[in-house]
This record gives sequence, C-alpha cells and structure tokens, in this order.
Amino acid sequence: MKYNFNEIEAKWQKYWADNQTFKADNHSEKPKYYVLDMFPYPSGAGLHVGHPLGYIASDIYARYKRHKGFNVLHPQGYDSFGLPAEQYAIQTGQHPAITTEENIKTYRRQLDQIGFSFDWSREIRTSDPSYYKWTQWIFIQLFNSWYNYDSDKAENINTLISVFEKEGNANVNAACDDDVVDFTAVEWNNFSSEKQQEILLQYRLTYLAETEVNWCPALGTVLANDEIVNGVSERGGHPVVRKKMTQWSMRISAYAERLLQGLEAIDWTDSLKESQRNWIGKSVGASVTFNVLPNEKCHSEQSEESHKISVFTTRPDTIFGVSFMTLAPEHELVTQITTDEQKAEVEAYIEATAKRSERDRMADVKTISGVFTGAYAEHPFTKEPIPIWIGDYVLASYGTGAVMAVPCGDQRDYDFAKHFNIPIPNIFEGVDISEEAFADKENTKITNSDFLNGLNYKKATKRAIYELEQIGQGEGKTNYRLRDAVFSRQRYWGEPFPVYYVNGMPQMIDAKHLPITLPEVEKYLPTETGEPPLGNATTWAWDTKNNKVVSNEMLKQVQHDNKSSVSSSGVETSQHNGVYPLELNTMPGWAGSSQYFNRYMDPHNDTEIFSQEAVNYWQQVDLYIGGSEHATGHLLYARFWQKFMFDLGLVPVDEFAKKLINQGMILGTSAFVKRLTLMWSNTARNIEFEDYKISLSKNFPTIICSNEFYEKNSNYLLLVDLVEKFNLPKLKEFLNSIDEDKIKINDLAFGDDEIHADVSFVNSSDELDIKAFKNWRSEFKDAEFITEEDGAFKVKRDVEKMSKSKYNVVNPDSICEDYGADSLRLYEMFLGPLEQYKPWNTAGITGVHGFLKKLWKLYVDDNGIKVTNEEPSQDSLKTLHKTIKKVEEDIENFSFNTSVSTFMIAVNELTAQKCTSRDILEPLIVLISPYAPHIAEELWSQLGHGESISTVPFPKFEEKHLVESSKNYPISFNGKMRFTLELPLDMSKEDIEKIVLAHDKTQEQLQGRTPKKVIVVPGKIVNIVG
RNA sequence: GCAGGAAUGGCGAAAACGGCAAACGCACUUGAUUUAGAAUCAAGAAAUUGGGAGUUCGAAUCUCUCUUCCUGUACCA
Repeated sequence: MKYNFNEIEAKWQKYWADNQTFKADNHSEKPKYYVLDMFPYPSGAGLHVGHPLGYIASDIYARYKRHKGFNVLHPQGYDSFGLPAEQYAIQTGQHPAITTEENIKTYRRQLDQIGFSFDWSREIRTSDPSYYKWTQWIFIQLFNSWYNYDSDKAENINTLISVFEKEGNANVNAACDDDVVDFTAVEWNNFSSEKQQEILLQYRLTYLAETEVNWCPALGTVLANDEIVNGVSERGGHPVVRKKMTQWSMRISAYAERLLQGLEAIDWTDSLKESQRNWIGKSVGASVTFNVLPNEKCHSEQSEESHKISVFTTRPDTIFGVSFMTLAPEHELVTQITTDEQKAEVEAYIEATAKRSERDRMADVKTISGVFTGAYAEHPFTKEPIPIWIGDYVLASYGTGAVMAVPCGDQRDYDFAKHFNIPIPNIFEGVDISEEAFADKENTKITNSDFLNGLNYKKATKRAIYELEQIGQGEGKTNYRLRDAVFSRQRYWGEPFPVYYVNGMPQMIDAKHLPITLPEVEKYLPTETGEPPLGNATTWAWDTKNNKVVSNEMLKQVQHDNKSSVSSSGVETSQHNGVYPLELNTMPGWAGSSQYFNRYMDPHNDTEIFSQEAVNYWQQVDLYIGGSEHATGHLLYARFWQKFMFDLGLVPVDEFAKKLINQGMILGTSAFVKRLTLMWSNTARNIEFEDYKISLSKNFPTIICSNEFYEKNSNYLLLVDLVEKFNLPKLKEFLNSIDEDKIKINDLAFGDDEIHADVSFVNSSDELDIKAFKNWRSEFKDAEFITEEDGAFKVKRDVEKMSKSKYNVVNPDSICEDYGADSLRLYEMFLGPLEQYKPWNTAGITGVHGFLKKLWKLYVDDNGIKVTNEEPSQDSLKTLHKTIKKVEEDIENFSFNTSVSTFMIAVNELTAQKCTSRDILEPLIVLISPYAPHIAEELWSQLGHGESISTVPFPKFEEKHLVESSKNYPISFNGKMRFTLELPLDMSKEDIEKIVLAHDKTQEQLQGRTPKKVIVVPGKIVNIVG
C-alpha cells in the first residue's frame, strides 16, 4: 500500500467536519485552554505559504493540549472590514460585501486543506451585523463612561453628572480635555442642555474633537502618514494638505499608566513590550511656568496677567542652567509676544516650517534652525531675563510645545545655543562642557545653582520641584506620549456609528435597536462636497419615534416645512418630526479586532456581548500567535478595551492574552533575469549623434542573459562578440542596421536591467524554463536568450518579502496537491525557529515528504499494516522515550523545528532497528499527530482504532528506558577532543583518570610529556592539560 | 539618534547547564536499480561558529570591544 496523501487528507478533513471533532464546549470537566491566532483579513490574492506559519504552530499547540487532556478553544474568523475591498469596489462598482464573501470562501477552502483543528462553529466576521452590533454596543458604553483618576477606573457618566450637580467640577480628578473650564454646581444647573452635553463630551471616553488629518483633495480622502511620500500621495502623487476635521477620538490616554503597568503581568515578547513602553512614552519630571516679561507687544497694563509659558521638563534639577527658551513655531503665544522688530523674520520662519511635512522635520536632524522672538521670559528664581526663541526642533504635539533650554545638559539645546551664540552656563561640578552637553544623570553634582548646589540628580530634582511649588510656578508632573486615538474613518466599508445628531450634539441610539447596519450606496467615493461615502446613502437618517433608519427624504421634508437648513457639516438646526441625520463616518479597522477574542467565547449570543458564564469559564486567551507588526496598533487598543470592559465588570481579567508569540515572516526567494541594455563604451566621440543614439536604443531587441554568464563576461565582451558566440538573429539584424559613419559598432557594449521572473518557471537548480518565460508576457515573446556554456539558463536568486509584485509567491494549494498538507505543515515548521524570518525554498520540502513516506513504510507494506504485538527491543524503547522527552520539551518551548528533526531521527532509527512493535509505533504516531494529523489519523485507524486520534492521551515519558550504564567519554587534550573512550558511568573520578592516562592513545598524544593537570567531569568529559 | 533582535558549511539550521561544533534536511559526488526521467536504496565529500581581546582546564555559549544586517521608532524636552 502506497502513502496516498491526497486521498488520506481529503478523507480525514471530511471526517473532522462531519463529526465536529474540534468543537469546543463551554462546559467541561477538563481544564480549559484557549489558543488564538490573529485572524486574517481575507484579501483577494488568497493565502501564500507565508500566511499559515503561525496557524500551523498554534494548531500543533492546540492539538497537543487536547492530547494532554485540555478542553481546547481554538477558533478562527475574519477581520473582514477593510480598505482593499473598498478600493476594489471603487474601481469596479462591486459591493465590498460580495468580494469579501468570495475571498472568505477562498480562504476557508485553503485553510481547510491544511487540516487545521479550528472550531468553525464559532466563526466570526467583523463585517457581519450580528458581530458589529457588539462593536457598536461597546462604543456606546465608552460614550457613557468617564475616567475617574481617584478610583482609577472608568465609571458611568451619571456619576459625573451627579457630582457636577452637587459641587461643580472643581474637585473632579478625571481624564479630560486640556481646555475644560471650571464651573460651580449652580452654573452647571443653569447651563443649557447643549452646553451640558458639550462639557460632558470633554470627559467621555469617546468624544468628538477637531483633529488634524492629511487630506488629499484629488483623491477625496484622508491619508495615513505612510501613504504620503515627499508631501504628495503615494498613489498618484497628488498634493496633500493638513485639514481640521471633527472626528471621534478614544481617550486611551486615560489608561496610559495601567497599560504600562499591565505589561509586567503578561508573558509577551520583550521586544513587543518594549515597543508598547516606548509608545506609551512615560516621562517623569515637572511642569514649570515662566512669566513673559512685558515688551511693546504685550504690556502688563494690556491684560491683568502677563503671558505665561508652561513647559515640561524631565530635568527640573537643571533649572539654573536655563539660558533660553524655545517654542514650537506653531505655539499659540508666538504671535502674541513677538516684537515688531522680529516680526518679519519670525513670520517667514513659521511659513517655511509649515511647508515642511512632519516627516521632513523628523528626518532632518542635522540642520539647526530657529529665530529669536524679541521677547524675554523671567527666570522663576534668579529673575534674570531669558530670551525666547522659536525652533522647529520643538514639536507642537508633544508636551506643551515649549521647552526650557538647558544647553549644558541637553545636546539639542547645546547645538542650538552654539549655533546662535547663546551663552552656555555650566551648572555641573567638575564637568567639561566645551565640546558637548553632559546628560548623565548618575554622576551629576549641581553647582552655580543657589539652593541646589552640591546636590545629586535625585535630591536636586526633589528640591527644585518643592521650591517651584512654594512660589506657585511649577509642580511635579508625569507626561505620556500616548495620544488619544482617532476613531473616525472617512470610509464606506467599516462599522457605522450608532450615532445621530440633534442640534450638532451627538446622541447614542439605544442599544436595543442595534445593529445599525451599513446602508447601501451608489458610489463608494466621498461625496462631491467632501463628505464621507455614507453621505451618498439615501436611506441614512434616524427616526427617533419609530427607532429605525429612514430615508433622507424625511429630513428634507422637515427642512422644507420649517425652512430650516442643513449646514455643511450635516447638522440640523430645527426638527419637528424626530428624524435626525446619522453619523457619516465609519469605525477604523481596529474597532472590530479589539473585542473579537472575547466574542469567540460565546459567538452566537444575541442578547449580550457574551454570557458571564462563558467569559468566566474561558477567562482570557492563554496563547496568542500573530505578527509583531501589530505591536502598537491592535495589541495596544485591544488591551485598552479589555481594561475598559474590566472596569465595567464585563470580563474577569484586565489583560486579554496571557502569553503572546510573534511568528516571523516567511520570505520569498525571487528569481531575476538580466535584460540587456544598449551602452556605449566610448561616449565622448559620439556626442553629436545623440538623437541617433536614442533612436537606436528604441530598436534594441529584447535579449535575456543568463546570470553567471553575465557576471563573468559583462566587463570584457562587446555586443559584436555576443553575435559571434550565440545564435541571436535579431541582434545581428540590429547591428547590421547601424550606420557606421555615426556609431562605431565596436563601441557598443551592454548593461543590464534586472527583472523579476516568476519563480514557478525556475527549477531547484536555478534554471529557467525559457519556453514558459516567453509565453509569460508578450514583451518576451520574441526575446533572444544568452545561456551558459552548457546551454542552461541560470537566474539570479535573492531573498525578498513574499509578494505578488515580486513574482515570488508560492501558493499552498499546489504544495498540498503535490506533497500533501502534512508535508506542508512539517516543512513550515522545519524551516527554522518560529519567531525568525526565513526564506522559503520549495525544493527542500522533499526532505520532510520523504520522511512521511518512510514513516508510512514503518507501519505499512505491500500487504497492508505490518505492526505486530511483538515485545519491543531495548533500543526501540530507548528511541521512543527519548523522542517523547524531546518532543514534549520542544512543544512547551515552541521549538517546533527541532521536534521535526527528532521525528526524523526516531523514524531513521526505528527503520534501522526493523521495529514493528505496536508498543512503540502506537505512541509514536500520537507524538506525530499534532504535526501531521492526517497521516496520524489514517495509521491510527489502520491500527484498529475506531475513534479519532485527536484526544488520545499523550505518551508518558519513562526515564528508566534511557538509563545508561556507560558513557562514551570524549578525551580532550588542551580542550581539543582527540578520541573517545567507553567507560562505566559509576566509575570514580580517580579511576577514570588512571585508566585514561594509562591508555595507549593518551601516551601517543602526550609524546612523553607529563600532564600538568587532568580535569575529569564524570558523565561529561575528560580534559588533559599539558 | 534611540530601542529590540541577529550573525555557525553552498542553503535552512542544531548544539538547556560553558564540556565531542555542524545533529536533521536541502543541494553536491559516486554507485545500484530503471528504456529514460522521476522515485528508491547504498556509500561519500566538505566546512572551525562576523572581526579582535578577555575570563576558563575547556567558549558558538560568559564579559568587553568593533563590524555588518534586520525590525520598530519619537528631534519626546
């Protein structure tokens, strides 16, 4: 019987589906284990071999845990909202729901053929209304919440309202906007409803705010930072402008400290935690207020108070080293304090800065620029005047957009001071600052600083803050870089907000009317007036009387009747029939992915997001596998939502994933061919015939050159030589057509263009299938080829990211067809460590495929199963048990590549031992089954078992089979191994030394010398020195 | 710039604790089988762990230093 993998795999995939083998139950006596993959976006291109890497690893772990007696939850679904489907819809008019559905079908087929043990009964799709109903629901909860720093958690907005009603907002310690105004209880109670709503928006965990976006008028859309290259759009190269837009934001900054602290408790990779720490960007220091000295622009009489500049510093201990201040050019005070004399210069500088993109400003660290405003601030302690400058090294978006510059202690301040000849007072004892700033906190001793003299960094910081507080010009402060997250997208294919507007104020639709489903539109582009695509919808208004989405006609009717109008922002001024406009933005990609892991626990619940019973049983994800590119996006936002839901008492733990592993990327091995280009070896002589040269270049035939030949000969050969060596009629014709009066044929050389060839045309020896290449594209149809001496055509190979545009994509479908899913699974694991980046090379799969055939032959011969009830040999037992030990350790350490090697060794050994014993071969196939489940099921059933192998207990390791009585000692001389010697393990150190020294080979090595020292490590090694 | 990670044969890699470097596989060579190829079987060759120093009886592994590469990023006060 042959190993017919196609038949076997189809059979067992059907069996698993028919029997719902991997359906997880929410009730079980077994301990639970939750293994999750980051769910895929179903793209039109389908899966390539890089995609399933993490899924295979998690599947092995899930299957292993089932063998270990766990009730395993291993679900899968689709992050099915997203841009590519929308882009496709814009181009073709095809509804994104339709293309998404098609793509999901392809994904499902591809995933099924790899044999994953997913519980498909729990599948979720973020674009499914029954799912995004709950995304909308969470949004409403966020809207109805505020963050109380006193209790350090989110609370219902009603608790805030009752505080306002009783005592105003003076004592409220909340996460809120920077510009909240103080009010008393009386004032609050007298505010209009609109005013109250406006104030509450400043406290809610999701709120409307004016946000600057990159607006591309030509594309009619907002672009992400990385979609902009050199100030123009990546697609099409259209200009991009900064534009303010009212958008929903998430007050994630309220959770900054908890997100930071929470990292301590979770088992995620260090690099990932580090990224999140940097992203949160906590810095501890002080805020210091500087008073601006009056000048002709800002007289003290003009306003009661002089202008104040607030700065944040991590080094309040260096306050006596301040010799100037720098404001960001965008800082609001700049225009108010600049003197008339400096006005022109300052304005020119601001204008120049505005033209530079944030990217430009960041990339260009070398150039120092800035302008003096003419104004001075007063040092809080010395009362000395401090010049105020503006400079683009200060960013408006961080801290207060202003810094107190301490050139002796900060390199950027130092460079700035040097450049503009500003004094650099030294406040560090015994430190030379003539060359560079001194930023070392550890060895600081402050001097020239009044009350700080002689103190170290820690003490001086404390004292400085204390003194600042005494004079009311500062306090200790912690700053976070983490900014609130914009939650609106001007897109069609995303979750609609459950929001309508009354008099410009957002209102939540009652949760019982959810989901608010995405309306149909004619066109997926923004409207002509620049509104998001939902502005094209004709049925997109909320009827508050009937609680349903109704036609926009209902809005117009009222307008007409009441002669009211819709402002450009879609805000009604007057309503009588209770119909209001709905929000036109949709939610971003991370909305749906921030709660899906919990929804899997109870995916079909229609009355609540998940039952408490389900979430208390499954708790949290035990193992999460996915790409590291989500470090500061999905993985941070999801932690934020989890903490929020924890505050609401919805989930029992405030971190959603206990352990997280990043799988590395599988890279493609691209193939390149050289296309020859026409070149002149002697340009000077031909300069007058430039036009002729250009026309010649146009007629140059397509010639494709083999890589090795090119590398060896391109420096020596001329074009004419090629014609002599190879049969190249088109080139010959071309050379014959040249007017030798204008161009000397002997001046013609060749260069090259490297072009990608599709990897499917290339065999494992890097030889190109010329015929297939010619048929590939019309431009190569008549190409001529220069081969190696032996007639073969060799391509150049290079490792790059696997991508369609590089023609290096390998499809798992063909691999499964040619070698089977078990081979694919084993090979993906065999390539190398899970977290590492590694190139794919299909040729190597024959190794693991050969292993599976060998494994098969261990159980089956021409007459069927050949396993016997024979007593196993000691050797076979030893092989089995060392395999059990190693494989178990490997799986626990996620070292899947080494366990594949271990299986190979085991099968090689058992084959050599001619082992047919059931006592060996049954446990062996259980060991292999998480990796190669199809062949394992088949052999298991052929061994006579009626049930699936999937929950058969994992074999137990028994030490006794590995106990050895002797050890083959390596005998080394000065650390270099020279020979080995078999000695009993229980032999004493002294005896070993005696026997080794007496040995012939030892004497041979020593050649009469007496060893200085003999190191004997029992059970390990003998080392003779001398 | 900063942070995190990496560097071992022609290629992917292996080597908890410092103790036989290169297991396992690809590719390669030779032979057997075969009409040929594929497949299979048997045999075989190669390479000193990025460079330099140190600790040690002994270093891929620990320390210092330099180089190169990858990933992330924020001129973050």
